[in-house]
Amino acid sequence: MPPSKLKSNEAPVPPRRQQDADAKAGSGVPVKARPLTRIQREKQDIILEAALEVFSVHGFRGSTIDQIAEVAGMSKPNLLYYFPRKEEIHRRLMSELLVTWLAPLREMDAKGDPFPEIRSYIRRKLEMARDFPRESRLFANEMLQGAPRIIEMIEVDLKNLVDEKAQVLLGWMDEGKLARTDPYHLIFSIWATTQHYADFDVQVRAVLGPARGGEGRFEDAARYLEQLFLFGLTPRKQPGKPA
Amino acid sequence: MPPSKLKSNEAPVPPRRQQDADAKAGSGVPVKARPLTRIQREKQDIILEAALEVFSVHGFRGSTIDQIAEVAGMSKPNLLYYFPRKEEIHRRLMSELLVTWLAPLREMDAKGDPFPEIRSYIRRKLEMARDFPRESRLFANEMLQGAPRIIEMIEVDLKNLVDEKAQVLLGWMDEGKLARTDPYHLIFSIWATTQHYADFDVQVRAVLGPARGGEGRFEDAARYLEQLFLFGLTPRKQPGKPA
DNA sequence: CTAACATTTTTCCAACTGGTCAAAATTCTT
DNA sequence: AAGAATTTTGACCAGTTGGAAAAATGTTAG
Repeated sequence: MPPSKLKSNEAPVPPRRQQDADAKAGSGVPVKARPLTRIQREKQDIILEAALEVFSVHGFRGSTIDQIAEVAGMSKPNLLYYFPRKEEIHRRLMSELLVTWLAPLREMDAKGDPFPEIRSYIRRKLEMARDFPRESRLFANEMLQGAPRIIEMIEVDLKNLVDEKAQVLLGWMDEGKLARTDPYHLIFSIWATTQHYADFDVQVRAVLGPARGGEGRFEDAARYLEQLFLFGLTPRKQPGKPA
Repeated sequence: MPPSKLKSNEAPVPPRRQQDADAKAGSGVPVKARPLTRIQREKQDIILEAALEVFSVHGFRGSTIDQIAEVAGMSKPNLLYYFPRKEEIHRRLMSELLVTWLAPLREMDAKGDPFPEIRSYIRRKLEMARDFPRESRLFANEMLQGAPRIIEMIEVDLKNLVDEKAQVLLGWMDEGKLARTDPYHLIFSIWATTQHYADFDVQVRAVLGPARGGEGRFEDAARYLEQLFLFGLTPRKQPGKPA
């Protein structure tokens, strides 16, 4: 008996459509894409917010429409009126996420100096971990599962951006302004260290305890990471300690 | 309508027991804990292996007994004969995991010198990410969910170990052998950077592409992390480049 | 060999799941 | 205010899921 790979039973081909929701092909009708009512916009936002709450904790398979509907404060059929299927909600969430998620890296400017640029990149990522932990976990959840629903975005958009920024880093290294090292792993290490504070929040809090695990932990983290990325752990002369 | 916190519907109080599996209280019977047959040991191992495969990808809620049974090559009722409920399998997996998971940190020796010790700690963690990625993801999955099933272990065993090792690091700092910095965040950064290669493996591969995303990526990571933790990103004189 | 025990299979079930549908209620437009 | 369009509800369904019970089939010590 061969181990047999996990079957990916998730999407048995959607059979019908609910009503409109997106363009219908085949007819000469000029695709009357109605502009979304106020209620539609509001409710969709409420649903996406609720879905973020649920998906970010339990992942796609582990979350149910009922759970999302309950958090959103509406009935399941009502929710399904706005998003005809579960996948749709998740897809929307993920594509919106990726844009905001990569924004900090986009801002890293080749024309700036490496240390201010890297330093503020780290700060921005850390702020995102602090202010949008659910988004971070949603992303992490998807990664853990092998990114089945966003793999192309990763392979195209994200890869291109990283390639571009790796070139920027290499440029700085050529100018002697930055230690010569692997730019890709450099970026990975910034992602890892900052997102850790969102994704492993429970662990961080548990280890730091109530005294140091409060909001101050992000400031401590920022200070520590700044030092790590600047000088590493090698001890240096204390500038303000002549004695 | 209050947002209403996610209900934790996971364990409606187990009603009955299957047959033995653990001690029965109340009777004067001397708790005949049978010593586990050969088949029992073998099958349990097969099940745990299969469960690791499944849980590490989909998390607890997202995984089904059927999936695990299929991977394990047995029927669901048969599987339930060995582990009377899903939670049991997960619990076993987690408690075994935590021991091996913390082993590398345990080995960090106060009597050694900081750089060799930290360096080999990083190496060991990186090897674990390479050789036991499923375990890493299982752990990450549990963390993302708020560690509901292992929070006490985190708050006690893990915290104690980290506290102890933080003292070791502080000692080294006092001796001037290690840059003075936050020992807790130092440990976090090692966890984050190393586990990243297991938990975000898809992303790492996608970004590095087929050329650099092969097995060599772990060696590249090791080299990069070594430099990062030793010297950071500040450029230094090239030792072997006098020109 | 066979009774006692261990293992496996078959059948079954109630709750949960993603999703449909028609009717009722509400909101918007004129 | 009325008609049209939108939104919400309630009833329902087929497939899945965790698990129980019991019968059928091995295995093994005496």
